[in-house]
Amino acid sequence: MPRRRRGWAMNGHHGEHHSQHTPLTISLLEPTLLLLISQKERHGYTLLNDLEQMNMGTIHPSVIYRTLRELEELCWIQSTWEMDQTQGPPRRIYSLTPLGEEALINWQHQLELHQKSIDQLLLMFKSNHSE
Amino acid sequence: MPRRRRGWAMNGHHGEHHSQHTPLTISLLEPTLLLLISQKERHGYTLLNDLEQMNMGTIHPSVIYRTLRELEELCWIQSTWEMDQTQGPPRRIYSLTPLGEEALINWQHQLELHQKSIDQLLLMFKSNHSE
DNA sequence: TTGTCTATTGATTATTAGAGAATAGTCTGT
DNA sequence: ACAGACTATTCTCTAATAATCAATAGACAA
Repeated sequence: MPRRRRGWAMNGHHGEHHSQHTPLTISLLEPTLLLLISQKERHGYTLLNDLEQMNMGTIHPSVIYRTLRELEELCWIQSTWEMDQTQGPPRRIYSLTPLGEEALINWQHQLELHQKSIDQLLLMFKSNHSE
Repeated sequence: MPRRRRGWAMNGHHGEHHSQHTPLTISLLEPTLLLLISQKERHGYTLLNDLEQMNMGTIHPSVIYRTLRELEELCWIQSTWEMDQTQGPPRRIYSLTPLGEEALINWQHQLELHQKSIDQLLLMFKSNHSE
């Protein structure tokens, strides 16, 4: 999982088949976490897998845990320790707060706008090709 | 133009009508610049306006100029000084290199993938609402 | 008790974004 | 010729974020 820097869009054109992630993916991390948590309470460790099973490659655990803590500082999610014997140490269970639900709605709007921007860009690409 | 920090998606829900930009917008800056330059040679100062006239709010000039220099370091674009009497100091005219054209094609693929991710997220939003 | 898997945290570094000021050429009006 | 406005680019500094790596720790099996 190397650090991506400016120009990353040019790497990975010799058979990078195993899941990668890009700055674009990272930009969707926050809303994706909120969305997953809004569906049902989750803890960080399962979110690692959940994210991988969606499109978004392998994101470093510390990035995910940090983001979760930051979302909690914003009071968008809240956590409790689950001591139920699972198969490991106690885990922090996150759930969405009312404020988080609001935030999620704003995210939806932002993503719709972003989607339009990308559509527009991709159209420009096509008209470029047809010249 | 304040610095956006974690949680920015929650700001601006009391009538922010004048063009803003978000980290999402910034993530499209690089490919947009390449695309605009691929259409025709341009210099930084016009790109400021071009970007504004597309969807992407007001981005601080220093961000755009820096990005252009970095793209030039990558040899994706190249520049010459245009001394033609315009109405100001000489300006740096950027054009796309062959490497830049390759990069642009990779960007197109990345954006298509990104678009799918967002579509998927927005679908999840909708099925959340209908529950 | 050693090792493996589950689970989270913290320290440190690298990279990027943004504010703001500095520099400079051109043009218009006085 | 000088001031002020507009065009055009660069540079420095700070704030914020991403990534790596190491540390901690419980549960369980050999």
